[in-house]
Amino acid sequence: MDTKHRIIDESLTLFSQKGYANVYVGEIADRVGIKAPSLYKHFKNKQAIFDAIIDEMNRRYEEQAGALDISGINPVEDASVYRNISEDKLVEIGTGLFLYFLHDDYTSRFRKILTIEQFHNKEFANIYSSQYMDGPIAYQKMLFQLMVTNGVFKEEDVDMMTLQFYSPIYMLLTLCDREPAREAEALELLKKHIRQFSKIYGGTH
Amino acid sequence: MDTKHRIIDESLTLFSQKGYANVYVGEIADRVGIKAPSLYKHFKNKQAIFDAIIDEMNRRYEEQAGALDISGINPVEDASVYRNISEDKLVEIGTGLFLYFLHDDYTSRFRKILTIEQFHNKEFANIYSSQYMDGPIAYQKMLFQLMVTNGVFKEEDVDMMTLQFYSPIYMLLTLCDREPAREAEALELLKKHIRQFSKIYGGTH
DNA sequence: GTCTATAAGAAGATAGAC
DNA sequence: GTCTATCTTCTTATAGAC
Repeated sequence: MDTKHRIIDESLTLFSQKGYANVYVGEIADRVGIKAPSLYKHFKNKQAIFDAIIDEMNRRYEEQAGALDISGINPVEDASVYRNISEDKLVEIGTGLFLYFLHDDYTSRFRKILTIEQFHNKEFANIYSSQYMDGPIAYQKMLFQLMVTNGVFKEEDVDMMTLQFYSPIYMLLTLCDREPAREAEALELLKKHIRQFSKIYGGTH
Repeated sequence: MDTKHRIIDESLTLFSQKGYANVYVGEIADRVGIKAPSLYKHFKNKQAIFDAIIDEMNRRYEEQAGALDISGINPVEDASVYRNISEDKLVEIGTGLFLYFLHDDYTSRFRKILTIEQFHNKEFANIYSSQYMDGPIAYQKMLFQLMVTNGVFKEEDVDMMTLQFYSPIYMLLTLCDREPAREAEALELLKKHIRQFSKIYGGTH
């Protein structure tokens, strides 16, 4: 990785831990192993580093089509997969989504920045909502709609199914961001939740 | 309200919007209507203002016994109330908890501070978890345990019932903190969620 | 592209008059 | 208790040598 990308990488880490204002350019330079003035050969100023992080985030987000295909399944193109989906498969999709969000190198650090900056930056608030609420919920809803249509799940209000399926994933994710030591506990709860969910909404075949 | 409390109040507002580091003592002074040096007659330094906010928060938290009796019901002392609890009553308790958390003057601003500072202050991380996850979940679990015992709810895993009941409340709360304009939407979802939950887990009487 | 030296300015805090 | 003036420190950013 070249110096420019090392600067972005270390800045991302520091911003995600302390927030933009609490990180000094000297600290970034230290981590990279250069002196602060050298940073200015790579970026116009501190804000430009931050902007580069956002650009990189947008690039990756588009690249992975909105982080929605984590399971490797596209519900629109491949609806048949869901016709005979098992409880185990649903657990796999749920934990997969959770662990991807939690551990993806770039995603997890950027989510913390979004969390920290959401109240004084409307752009970040919107990105947060779309990336961790509206987006995943729209995706899950599409998926559950198919499953209800195919008889995998009972005929229930799909919006509520979706909310009840996703909310625990979201809550446990924010828990692990805050207290990484509780990941095992969270994962256990998550699996139990999905099995319980499957039991509740599971169809008749 | 005397000047000292006005300083605390305006600081709380500013810290909750921008985070500690982004708020300058001059800005606090402006809001209060004095000059920055006058602040130092009331507080030793900026950190002391922050500490006073935390003290005040702790005082209020203990005063209301952990924000758990929002419904006005103590499940331990008054278990009989839950013997014939209606779906409407459950909606009332859920939305009451939600609206209290969301709108209580001090609570809501302090929660935003916890959100902003959680990743670089372990004390705040612990307060956040205990106040918005472990605490409410322990309370709800106690409540549901009673309701299962009394036959109001079916015999299901109480931990999962609790997780599935509370997670949407939590998620919608963080949504409204970020986007207050979506409160009506969130409240609608919340009510639908509780009725759906009641339908799923409701007992046989 | 990296360094040392340093400018420029912001922000926290103090001194002392009123 | 509040003010103006000022100090100090910290932080960003630039200048110019190598």
